[in-house]
Amino acid sequence: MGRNTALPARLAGFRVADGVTPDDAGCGVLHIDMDAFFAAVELRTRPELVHKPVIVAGAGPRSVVLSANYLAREYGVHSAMPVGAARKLCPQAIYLPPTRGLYSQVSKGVMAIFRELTPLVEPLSLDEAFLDVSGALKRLGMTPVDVAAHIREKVFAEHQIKCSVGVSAIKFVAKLASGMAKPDGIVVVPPSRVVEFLHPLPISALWGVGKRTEENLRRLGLLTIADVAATPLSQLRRSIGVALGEHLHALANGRDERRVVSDSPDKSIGAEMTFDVDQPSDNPEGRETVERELLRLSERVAATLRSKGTRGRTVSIKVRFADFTTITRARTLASATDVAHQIHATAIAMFKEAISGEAIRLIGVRLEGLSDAAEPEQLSFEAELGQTPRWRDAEVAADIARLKFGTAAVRPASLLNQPNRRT
DNA sequence: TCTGGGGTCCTAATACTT
DNA sequence: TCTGAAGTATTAGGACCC
Repeated sequence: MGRNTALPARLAGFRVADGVTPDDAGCGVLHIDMDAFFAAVELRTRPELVHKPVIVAGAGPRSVVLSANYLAREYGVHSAMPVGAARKLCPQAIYLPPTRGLYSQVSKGVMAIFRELTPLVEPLSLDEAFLDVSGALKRLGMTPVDVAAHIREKVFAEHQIKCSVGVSAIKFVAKLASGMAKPDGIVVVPPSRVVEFLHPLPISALWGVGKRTEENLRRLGLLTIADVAATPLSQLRRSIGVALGEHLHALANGRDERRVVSDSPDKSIGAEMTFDVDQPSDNPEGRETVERELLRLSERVAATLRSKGTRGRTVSIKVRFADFTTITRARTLASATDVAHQIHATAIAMFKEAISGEAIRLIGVRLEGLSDAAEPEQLSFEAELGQTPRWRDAEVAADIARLKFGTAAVRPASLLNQPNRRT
């Protein structure tokens, strides 16, 4: 569901088509991206909707589009667009609620196909991944384009999902190429033609250039990747910062040293939710609603930590107010935790210190500074008294009950009268 | 148009340690 | 004992990605 920059006519020669296979020598990096992934998964069980615009989106008044099939995109609908705006553009579309567990399940199956070909698979999200196939070509007896074609066939045969593939020597270019291959295609950019491919593209095609950076670069008179490549590094460093300046200058000149890395550990785990209606924090009911949500989020984060066998030492909360300004507060504990009770207590304390009566739109909880739960832990004062382990035992028992009887089976008393949101 | 939820990374200020 | 410098950790905010 990445940025979908259409393939300009001048680049038609990069596309794999009937009778045309661009030179793929030296192209060891593949970027594979499922086409309209969530919508495509939903359509597998609803073939009658295949020729209609289909949009996957939450049902809440503040939901955004998660995925739209290509028929819906013709009306200007795209992911992350508010549902209200999508309904104005395409009222006749079929709107489907997301089936989250199903997408991870299909994603696992697709990633397994990739791993049959090479161990160097780096998933970026549920629907896309980088593969380094350079070491596997000899063993497989295939060229990079053969591998791309094989993957597309197998993913479609086993999961009825179409995907697009970018083939190049470096990650950034493979990623751009897969965007241009969409829908349902392969684009190959050989090392000798990287500059020719990149330079006419707009600066927004660079990885790391969003709305703000685009504005900054435009102010310098830079409109294309060629412009960025020709700008002295010192000037870029000065105007957009050292790290970003160096990063963009390298990419614009076709340099991307980042390797494909499998199994990179999580750096943080969190959960957040936007209220359907802003919650006033200057009255007890509003504050109670927010604090109950903090408990629910703490439970979710702790359960995720435990299921992944990890713990976090820094608890952070995020509060977005009605005017969309956002603050974060963080507190580092004496030792890492995966206990909801402890996360919640820390989050509540920070929340009470941070707010002074504003209406609240969103609340979030996140754990950072993750470490393996199997690592020996320094005992905190509370743990030494035997309190945290007792809470942990209770929460682990609840995990087991939920696994057996469903997510609604076990909930904290303070959440009992609440509708069963994604706990 | 009115902006979700899951993340990563960078920068700058400040606090702490040596 | 005090002070300053340098290095490291923590905190907050923001931009960006899908």
